[in-house]
Amino acid sequence: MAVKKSKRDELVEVAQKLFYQHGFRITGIDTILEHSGVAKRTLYNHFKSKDELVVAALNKRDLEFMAMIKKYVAKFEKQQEGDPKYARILAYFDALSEWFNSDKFNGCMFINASAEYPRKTDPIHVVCENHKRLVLQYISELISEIKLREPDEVALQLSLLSDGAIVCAHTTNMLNAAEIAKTTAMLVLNAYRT
Amino acid sequence: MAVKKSKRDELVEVAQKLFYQHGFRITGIDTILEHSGVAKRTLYNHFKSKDELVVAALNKRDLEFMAMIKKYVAKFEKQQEGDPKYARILAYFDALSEWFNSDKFNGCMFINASAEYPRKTDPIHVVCENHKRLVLQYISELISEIKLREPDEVALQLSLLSDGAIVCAHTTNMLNAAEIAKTTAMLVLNAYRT
DNA sequence: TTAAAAGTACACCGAACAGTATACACAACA
DNA sequence: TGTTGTGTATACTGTTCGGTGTACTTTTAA
Repeated sequence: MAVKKSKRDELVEVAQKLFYQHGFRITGIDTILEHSGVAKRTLYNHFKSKDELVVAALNKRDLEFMAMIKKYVAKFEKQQEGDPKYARILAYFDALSEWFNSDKFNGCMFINASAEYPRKTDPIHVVCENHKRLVLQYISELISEIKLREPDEVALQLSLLSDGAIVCAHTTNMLNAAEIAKTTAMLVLNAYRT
Repeated sequence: MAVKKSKRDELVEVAQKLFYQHGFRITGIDTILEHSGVAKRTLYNHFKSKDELVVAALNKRDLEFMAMIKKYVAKFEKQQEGDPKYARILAYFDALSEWFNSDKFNGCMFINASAEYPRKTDPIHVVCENHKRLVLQYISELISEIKLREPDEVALQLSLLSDGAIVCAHTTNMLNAAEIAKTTAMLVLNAYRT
């Protein structure tokens, strides 16, 4: 039985999809209303401005993205060879690959948003910054069981690889970017092994 | 003595700066005209549409970016320690660092453009793809004197690191991203050494 | 000198933009 | 029953958007 969604949730869901697929500034309020079948007044009863809706969409995306990645990591973790301590972090790069090859892939929504809202103090830009921090934290967790010389430094390097792969896959359509990043990641992990 | 610029060049120069600093869709034709002091009719005598101006701005940026990077690489090449064969590629990451810390830094203009024009067939998106390919080729050159087991694979890994650093520096304002990437790069080069 | 090329000013177009006003419908709940 | 909260439709605001039409001026080069 389908859970009845509030109008607010419907708006955020539709907005998130359109923003991700086509961009933020190019997607008008009216387009979102058409796709969601909600009245304009209702939108502005829930959100003070388009920017607020953008923030809500990004926050929703943040939750869904983390859930997706964690699901894939759990799935690919079992398929890793070698030392089981490394299974989770290596599965992360397989998770990226799965994401890149999905038909809806259009880069990282937060990197895209940062490009369209470059002012560092802009609430939208701040949300993106926070998301990236969250991913870094997650990567830290994934390597926490491995005994490494400088775990924080390693996490940063892997996070950088992750972003590089995402951008590469998006702008140059190089869908094997995740595998390349995975290769580098193994190198890094090996180098910092105690 | 200053070289007299054509109106076309003036337009492209102003457009490039505004697009890079604020974004593409947010920057209107009228704003570009105000900043350049050129008549609207003149713009549309040189360009069929705003999109054509965007492409011209990106092509100019492509030239200037490569020139900037090459200049910095030449500068930092001399300051590298260790095997001189590695000097150029390591200088590349110092070049990135210099760029990140300049006051005009606002991420990679081509990554930003890809975000705003996501359609893979869009001429604007294609220009971005070509730029990334050019950078990859340049990285290949930088490592060409080093004897490596799989130079193409290494170039891809380093290019990925480069993009990761750029994005990281832009969205999370982590200005030492280039140093982190450099550390990883040294790891990669070491691993593929013959 | 003269004629073409390039640039200007300015009014204008229809469409889209974010956001508001108003009046009405429907549901829940007390 | 009455009230309150939520959503609806529709029209409208003022502004900006990309782009055009036209008539005039300036520059350039044969």
